[in-house]
Amino acid sequence: MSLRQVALRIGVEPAFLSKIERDVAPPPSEAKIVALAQALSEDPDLLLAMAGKVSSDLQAIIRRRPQLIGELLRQLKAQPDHAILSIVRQVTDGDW
Amino acid sequence: MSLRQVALRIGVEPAFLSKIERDVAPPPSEAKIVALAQALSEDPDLLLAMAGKVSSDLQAIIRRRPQLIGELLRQLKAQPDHAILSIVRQVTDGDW
DNA sequence: CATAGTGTGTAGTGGTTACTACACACTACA
DNA sequence: TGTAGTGTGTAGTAACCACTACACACTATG
Repeated sequence: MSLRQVALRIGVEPAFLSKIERDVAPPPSEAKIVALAQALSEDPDLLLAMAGKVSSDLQAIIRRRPQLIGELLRQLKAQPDHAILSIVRQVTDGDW
Repeated sequence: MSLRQVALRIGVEPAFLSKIERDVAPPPSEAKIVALAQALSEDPDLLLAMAGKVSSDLQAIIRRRPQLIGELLRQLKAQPDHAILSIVRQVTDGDW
């Protein structure tokens, strides 16, 4: 897929997308990044992270219980991936 | 403590702080909010949440492992407080 | 009654965000 | 050799962000 085709698909000017690709321009808005992720079949959270952003729905989740989730995240910072994965599984399975 | 005293302490104009208090002006920057929290002995994460923001250090934690933590947070969204608390304790205690 | 301190209204500003618009040079193909 | 399609450089811009500056009206206190 050409740059122009992708640009058309996500609704931006080709020149703009070109600059973003080459890191000449700062990353676009969250909406454009999500559209881009969809066009390229990439993970939106990953692309957003690359752009130095965090999905607004995740931010909303945090804002609902800031202290609680804040504490959790600061603890998870030091934990390895597999530890977090095991928590995810634990919650998925409803093991309480 | 008067509005002026707080304003002086956190380094803004009194008029500006007055507007923020009355929701006439949008909330200030993260830095000012954190300073405000310190001046008032409040939780920064809580004040930031009230301002519709999320602490930049929490955002950084997410950006490091966006898919993993993203999945976790989206699952925790539906969980009650005590469930999250028990995870926090679990991690604190290192029960693996 | 002066004056020190209170909160508030209006106006303005420099910097950033998130783009558009258009022209240009290059390549491939018919 | 034309013309269709490629990426890219320059310029501009409307809207927003995070404030400052200053004047004003009100209240309490000595």
